[in-house]
Amino acid sequence: MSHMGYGCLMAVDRDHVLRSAAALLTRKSTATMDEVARAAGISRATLHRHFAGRDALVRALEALGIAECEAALDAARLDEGPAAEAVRRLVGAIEPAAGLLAFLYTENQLFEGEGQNEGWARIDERIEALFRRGQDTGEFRIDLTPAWLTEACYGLLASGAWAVSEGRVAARDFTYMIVELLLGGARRRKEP
Amino acid sequence: MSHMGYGCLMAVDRDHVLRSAAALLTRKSTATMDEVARAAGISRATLHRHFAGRDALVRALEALGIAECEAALDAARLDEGPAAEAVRRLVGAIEPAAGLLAFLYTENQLFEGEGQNEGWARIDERIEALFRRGQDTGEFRIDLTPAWLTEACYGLLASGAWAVSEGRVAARDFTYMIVELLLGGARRRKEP
DNA sequence: CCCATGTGAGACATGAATGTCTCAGTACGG
DNA sequence: CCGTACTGAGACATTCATGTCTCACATGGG
Repeated sequence: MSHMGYGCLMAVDRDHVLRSAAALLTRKSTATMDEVARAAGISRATLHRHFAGRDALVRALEALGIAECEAALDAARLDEGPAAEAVRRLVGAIEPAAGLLAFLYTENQLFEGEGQNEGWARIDERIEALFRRGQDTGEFRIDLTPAWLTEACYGLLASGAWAVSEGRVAARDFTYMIVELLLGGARRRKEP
Repeated sequence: MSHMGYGCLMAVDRDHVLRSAAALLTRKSTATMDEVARAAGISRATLHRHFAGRDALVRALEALGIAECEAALDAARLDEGPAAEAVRRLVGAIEPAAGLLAFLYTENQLFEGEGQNEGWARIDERIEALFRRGQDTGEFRIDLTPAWLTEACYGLLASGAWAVSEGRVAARDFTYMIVELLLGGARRRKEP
């Protein structure tokens, strides 16, 4: 395919490899580079040509997760309409990336050391702002901090992805169950 | 200390090592056997005298986690009083073990293969029964399955432990925040 | 005092995953 | 048809955690 290299096909293949790796590592976070390569249908050598090493692969996965999160945040238009509806849109938009998020969430070695990607901070801030907005408009209760609601959102996303992959809950109920639990806990209630 | 061996001191030391390992692995799940040993204040050789290998250590941790969970389940008296109060007692009782639970929850290699410990099934069943009871008495909504509520409970416990260890939420709020979110989502509400 | 037990320190071999390299086969464009 | 570019297969060295071993030291009881 000569010299069309970096603009077109390489990018496509790289993205395919990345998504295969995400799908595999979601299920088996200790998978070998060889397993990752086979899952993507390529050889270990080619995998190393795309990603210098396992570390680079995980970093690329992190970048992908951040990009998908931010795309979901944009698509959910968090500033519009009631905060509860925005939360619903957000979870729905982020659902396809939940497995990848769950993997990254448990890959705590990403966060040791000061070199942690600032993308997470940006995402945290946007989600926290959403919950804060809901509190300001009186939709959400104020005794649960935005930071905790954000953290719980990640946790429920991860639990949901794991539960679906184990067959404990139906995939079609994913968004509904997470949103109902999250909003049920966040919303103000007229009577206890 | 001659031949008092297995009944007394060995057990105490073993338990101390186990708890040190739990505390360390909660923060860094990839810690080396050497790091685990140093965290417990013993040498790697002595650690290997207690636990044949890393696998045996993780299995022992799993057994400890199961034992603590079941102790918490017993202490919470899930059959007594309103289901919501039972959930509150359960989360409070399980809080000290939340870090260990979070580690075991993400150690998904425990669940690959058919040799998974049946203790988890027993615990799942008891928690699910609690949520089912709440649904039967009309306290909890029925559109969220007991299996999902149980899964979400684990996820929130893990998220809470992680958030506390990161300083994102205060340790004293741990139980409150988890219970309010879980119950807020589980409870039936008179008006949407 | 002497012996037994447990311990720490360290050497050593092993196995697995990783990273690097070469080489042959293939596909595509010129 | 030829040459370039990419790929897969495999060999190879390296690194690291692990598991096993020996030996010296300390403690505590007989």
